[in-house]
Amino acid sequence: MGRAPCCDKANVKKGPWSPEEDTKLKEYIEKHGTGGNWISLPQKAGLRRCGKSCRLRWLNYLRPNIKHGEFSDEEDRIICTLYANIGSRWSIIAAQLPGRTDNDIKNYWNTKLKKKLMNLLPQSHNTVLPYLTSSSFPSHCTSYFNQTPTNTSFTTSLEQQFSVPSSSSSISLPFYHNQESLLNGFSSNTNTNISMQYQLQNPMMKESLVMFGSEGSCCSSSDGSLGKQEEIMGFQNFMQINKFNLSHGSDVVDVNNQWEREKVNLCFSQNHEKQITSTTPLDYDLEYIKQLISSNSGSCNNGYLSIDENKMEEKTMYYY
DNA sequence: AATTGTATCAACCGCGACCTC
DNA sequence: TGAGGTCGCGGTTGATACAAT
Repeated sequence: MGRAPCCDKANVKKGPWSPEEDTKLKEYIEKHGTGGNWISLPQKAGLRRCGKSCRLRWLNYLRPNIKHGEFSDEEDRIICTLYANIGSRWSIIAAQLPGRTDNDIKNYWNTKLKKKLMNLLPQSHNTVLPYLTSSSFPSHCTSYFNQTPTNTSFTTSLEQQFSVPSSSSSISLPFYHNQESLLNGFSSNTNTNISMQYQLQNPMMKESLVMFGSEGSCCSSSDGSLGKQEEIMGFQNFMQINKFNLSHGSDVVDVNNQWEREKVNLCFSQNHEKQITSTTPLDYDLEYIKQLISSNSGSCNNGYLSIDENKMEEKTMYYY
């Protein structure tokens, strides 16, 4: 037995919204709010639409303060940072970008940003494990993600980082999965450098060394495309290799593999008081992101409302 | 000018989680 | 406690625009 439909499909209009429908929905919500019930809203508003469709239209297009158009370099940076940490939790990422919707960010990532980054990866990174050696990565690659934001554009900066080939350099890859260093507060000072050899012996890391992206995939899924998890892990590995960092004031917190991080139950109690007073999205520490995840997967009136005042305002607008 | 390929993004769908009774 | 209703999320699809041939 299948799931009961959320609405009478036969009596519901689908496809693009007309300006008249937009006006009806906008006027109704501005006047009455959603009443906490999207399912009954279309009927009350005189719309032949599914409640979910109304909700989506409102959240992604009609609500106030929605930002459309080009993403800034800073937004790119935030998206990349958070994607490396938490994967495709678009709603959480959107919570860090006032005016942007999860749908917007998801589309932007899938259609542009991912490709942008793919093109900037060193060719040697776009290979499967046996071809990935420490000498594949120019040493200057490691410095990019340690940069603080400058006037240089995000991608231009990446291009500069990757544009000069270096055949002889080698890098020592910090192994952030080291539990001791994690439990000691996860500061950059406690990173333990563990050889690439170690990583290759670690099944988890072997997985993560699968290239990030689609070309040259090792056919992890039946259709030859790269699996989602592998893509995220590959990206995390890419970010890790390049020491992509979250800054937290003067502290620098290294990005770590989320899945591993969750296993070791990090403790960041000393940073808790910093959370709400942060002024820039990248000021959140990893524990904070964890909290976002847990609160986000919890109640609908979730924790991320407290993150960003703009978002809170928006949420308040939804429900009045 | 017509056709084909590619990129973009709004919208849909299904699922898991939560809430209420 | 569990069944039904609803919400919100993330993946995917499809229409349209634009570019290339």
